[in-house]
Amino acid sequence: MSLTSPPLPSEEPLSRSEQKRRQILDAGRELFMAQGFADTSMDQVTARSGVSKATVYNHFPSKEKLFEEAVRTRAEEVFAALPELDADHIHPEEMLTQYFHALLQILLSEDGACMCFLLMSEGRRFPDNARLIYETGFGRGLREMAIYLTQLDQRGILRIPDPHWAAARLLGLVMPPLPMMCAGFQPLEIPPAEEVRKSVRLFLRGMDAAA
Amino acid sequence: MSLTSPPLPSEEPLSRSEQKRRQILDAGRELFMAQGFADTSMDQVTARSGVSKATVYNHFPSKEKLFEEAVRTRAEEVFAALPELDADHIHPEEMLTQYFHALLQILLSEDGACMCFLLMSEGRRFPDNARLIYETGFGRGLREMAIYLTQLDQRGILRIPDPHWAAARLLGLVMPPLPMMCAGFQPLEIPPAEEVRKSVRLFLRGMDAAA
DNA sequence: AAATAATTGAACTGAACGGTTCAGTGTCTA
DNA sequence: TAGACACTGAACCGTTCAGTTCAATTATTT
Repeated sequence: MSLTSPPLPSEEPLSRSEQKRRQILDAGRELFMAQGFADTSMDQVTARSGVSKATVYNHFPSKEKLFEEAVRTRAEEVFAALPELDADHIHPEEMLTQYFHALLQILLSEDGACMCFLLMSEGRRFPDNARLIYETGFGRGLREMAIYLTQLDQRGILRIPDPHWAAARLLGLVMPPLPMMCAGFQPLEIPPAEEVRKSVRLFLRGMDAAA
Repeated sequence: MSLTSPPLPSEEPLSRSEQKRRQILDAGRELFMAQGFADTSMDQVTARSGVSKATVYNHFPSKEKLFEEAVRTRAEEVFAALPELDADHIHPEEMLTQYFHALLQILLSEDGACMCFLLMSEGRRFPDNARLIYETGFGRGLREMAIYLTQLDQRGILRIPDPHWAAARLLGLVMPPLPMMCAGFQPLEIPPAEEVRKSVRLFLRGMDAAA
């Protein structure tokens, strides 16, 4: 089996064909993220990728398929930078502050905002894709947060009867208003960690007083 | 000045021309709300309005102008049903529960969800329009809520040092996750008032414990 | 070196769309 | 009844766009 080892990264500098494919994917990513699906033409992708149109269609059967692959892979990259939630060695206030501060940095970064925008605006045209973006971002965040809150409850650190409900509340509480982001406001600035901490403390106090 | 009294509502059954205009506007509303801007063609609007294409363009100079007027008027109608915030005669927990329950009913109704979706998806193409939708909905809600919280603070009912911050937090806390709505999930069901009350109490306790 | 596969550029297809034009028709008013 | 005006319907224009075709060229494999 002395194959040419096709999809291994950090191997020899990529086959020619694979190189072209990457160029197309990159061009598509940039354009789709910046302009959305409808306002991006395949001629633009062609021009930007530095590749002929025929080659584009050699690698991707349709505009939709290119969009799906381009955006999917990017979503994973964007949301990869979330810290681990550790219920054992870090104080909840500190842990949650760090976590959500990191989340806000992602969501309010240029790419993160574009990702949100894409999720919102193309959700009807690409329901599968939108679900996928949602799952790799918000969905995963919500799940991990619920697990974390469950652990806090089990360890007796906090009394949280319904972790999934609490996770959803907490996420909404800390997030900047998404409608604002989409309503073409000036790019929202990332709040300082102390601002995030205020929200986290509001949540912790609210949960604590309920016990 | 014995004019024919053109724009007075609930007057004689509308001039012929005005009638056509309404038909076009209604057709545009339904189609734009259901499909968004890009996926709605003027031929569709023409067909649905039961009017000739030339007449459409007699009343509206362009697709964009039609979209703007159709959506703007609808936004006002949709968000008109929010209750007044009364800091003097109703207990805050009760008042906020009622308010947000009404808000959720609006946002999760078919038209409300479409409105949100439109705000999100066309924000880049129609920044002015998106701002307007935002203002008549979330913006107004946030402002009124901040005023209400300020009153609570002034009357010594609650200690709220930063009402605008608190209003934004509260809104996010109570709202269902907007990304979920846009990610093509099954239509989210309206939570019962008691569910909303739980969120409100979480907020009130969190603010109260901070005093 | 020969054979095979991938790429190119450029022209092309067919369909959809926004918007216009116009001759003819119905409708309201003076 | 006559004229002003809005409406009709259908053809039409120019453009954009996704996707195709193909002969010529370049790279890769054997």
